[in-house]
Order: sequence, then C-alpha cells, then structure tokens
Amino acid sequence: MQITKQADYAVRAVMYLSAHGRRHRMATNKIAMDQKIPLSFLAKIISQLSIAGVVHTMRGAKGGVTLSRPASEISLLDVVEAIDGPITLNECVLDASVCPFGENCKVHEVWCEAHTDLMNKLGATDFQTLVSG
Amino acid sequence: MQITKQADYAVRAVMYLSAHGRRHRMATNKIAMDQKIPLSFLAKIISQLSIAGVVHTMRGAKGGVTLSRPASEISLLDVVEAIDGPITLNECVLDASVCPFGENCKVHEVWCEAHTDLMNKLGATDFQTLVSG
DNA sequence: GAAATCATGCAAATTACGAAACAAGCTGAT
DNA sequence: ATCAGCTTGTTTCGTAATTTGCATGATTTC
Ligand code: SF4
Ligand code: SF4
Repeated sequence: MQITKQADYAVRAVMYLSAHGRRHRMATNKIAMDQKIPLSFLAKIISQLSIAGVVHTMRGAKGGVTLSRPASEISLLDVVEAIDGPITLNECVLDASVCPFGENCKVHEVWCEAHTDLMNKLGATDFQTLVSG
Repeated sequence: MQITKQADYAVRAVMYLSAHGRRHRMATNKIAMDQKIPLSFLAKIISQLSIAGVVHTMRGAKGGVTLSRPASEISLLDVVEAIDGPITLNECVLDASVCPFGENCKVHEVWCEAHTDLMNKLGATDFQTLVSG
C-alpha cells in the first residue's frame, strides 16, 4: 500500500523542473545530483514521463529535459499514474470482474469511494501551486 | 499502490463472521470454501487477526472463529492494518526522516493530508453497517 | 568525428503468494 | 482418566511477480 520509489522520484524531478521554469533545459545528470536520485534510474523515469507526454526531451549536446506543458496544467495524478500506472486501492476498483463477488460486495463501494476521493485530491494539486505556495 | 490480497481475504472473512453473528463459531474450513479463499492461506490470516485482537479462536473439535468484539466496533481500518501493517501512501508519511528533504517538501504535506482522509474514511466504516446497509 | 545525452536491456533484491507438513489444544466417547 | 478425532496455530518451503539499480547502446548536436 504505497506508491513506488519511481513515482516519488518522478514527482521530485517534475518539481525540480517546475521550480526552474520551462525555458531552461535541465540535464538528467543535474536533476539526479540535486534531487538525490540514482542517475541511471532517473533516465528510465524521464523516458516514461516523455512517453506519457508530461516532459519533452532533447538529445545531443546541450540537450536536456523540459516540461511539455505549463506547470499549472500538470497534476500530481498525471505524474504518479505515468509511472505506476492507474492507482487502485484494491484490485476490484477498476475491474469488478476480477472478484467472484463483484458488484454485490458492500466493501467494493467503500473502496471505490475512497479511490475517487484520492483521485480528486491528487488531480486537483498542480505543480504551479506546489512550487509557489 | 494496492492493499494485498491477504488484507482483502481478511476483510471477506470478517464480513462473513459479521453476517452470521457472534454466537456461531465458524470453522476456518467453511469460511475458506464459502469465500473462495485458499485454505492454508486463510489459517495464517486468522492467526494474525487473532493476535490483533479482532477475532477469537477456539481450537479442537467444535472449535472455530468468532468476533471478539461486536461488528459495530470493528472498522475496515482495523482489519486492513492488522494484516498489511500501517497503511502509508508514501514512505515519508509516517517517518519524514527517510527522505533527505523531509519536512521542507510541499508534496509531503499533500500525501499526509490524503493519508489522513483515507484513514478517516476507513476508520469510520464499521462492519455492522457494511452487513446491514 | 567527438562529446553529451537519452534510450534500452539485463541482473540482483525484495516482496507477495500459495501450499504443505507439523505441532498443539479442545471435545466427547469409552 | 484416557484415547481418538477434529480443528486451529506455527513453521517451512518454493514459486512468481515486482521493484530497484546498473551497464551498455543508440541518437543528436556541435
Ligand atoms: S471481496 Fe469485495 S472488496 Fe474484495 S475484491 Fe471482491 S468485490 Fe472487491
Ligand atoms: S520528496 Fe517529498 S514526498 Fe517524496 S519522500 Fe521526500 S518528503 Fe516525501
């Protein structure tokens, strides 16, 4: 019952980028140093964030990473789900057919409600307010 | 980002016990059959629930498992934490010292808030209302 | 072509899952 | 009282999946 370290690393990276503005291209190397992230591990995370459309990468000399959208339009949920996949408190939340009891289970509803609340909270927090506030 | 199957199994077991009342002693065998839980797995779960003080077990012939408290005084949180241990959305929620940024991290606060909300929700749902409602 | 950088693949470590075998306690009949 | 049978508690093991981290390769700019 925890987000993975990858997801937390990803959040730190996006925080770092948000704090430095979209104009500057930051090298993965520098991000890793400043945010205490294993370098070769961060590379893969950046890659996934790129595929998810959160960041934009530039290869070659003078390359680096930038946000592909304004920080105000990137939510915690975007980053976490880009790395860990859809977050589900219980396996039945997204697909009720995995359990023989499925829809007839009262607990199922509780998990779904809690899940929705969590999604709303994470979806409502954008990185602009995280950095400035 | 998911509770373990053990925790869900535990919830099913307690649901089953709550539905049948505290007066009846149910054999682990029967619970496993009706709730589609691997028998040898459920034994370990029952044991942990017993240690946590949620259920009371009786060995020997005519033995079985009963709730040690009225269903109205057992919350989802009790059962889940008895099995999975304290639930934490991120490792820094309970112990901020695991991260070099610790208290100075804005994201940390968000996780703590979300964590509190989740705890409250799970703590407020007792098995009496789950069964009857 | 060389340097800097992202991208991909591979291995160790940890954890979750399930099953089996064994030990211990209770009941009730003898 | 004693013994046999039933039921939970504990321990151990093996498998599978996930997580984490590292090393190497591919790509672009200068
Ligand atoms: S028993 Fe209920 S809560 Fe558990 S997986 Fe099935 S539907 Fe979901
Ligand atoms: S970076 Fe912030 S959110 Fe992540 S572990 Fe550290 S304190 Fe917690």
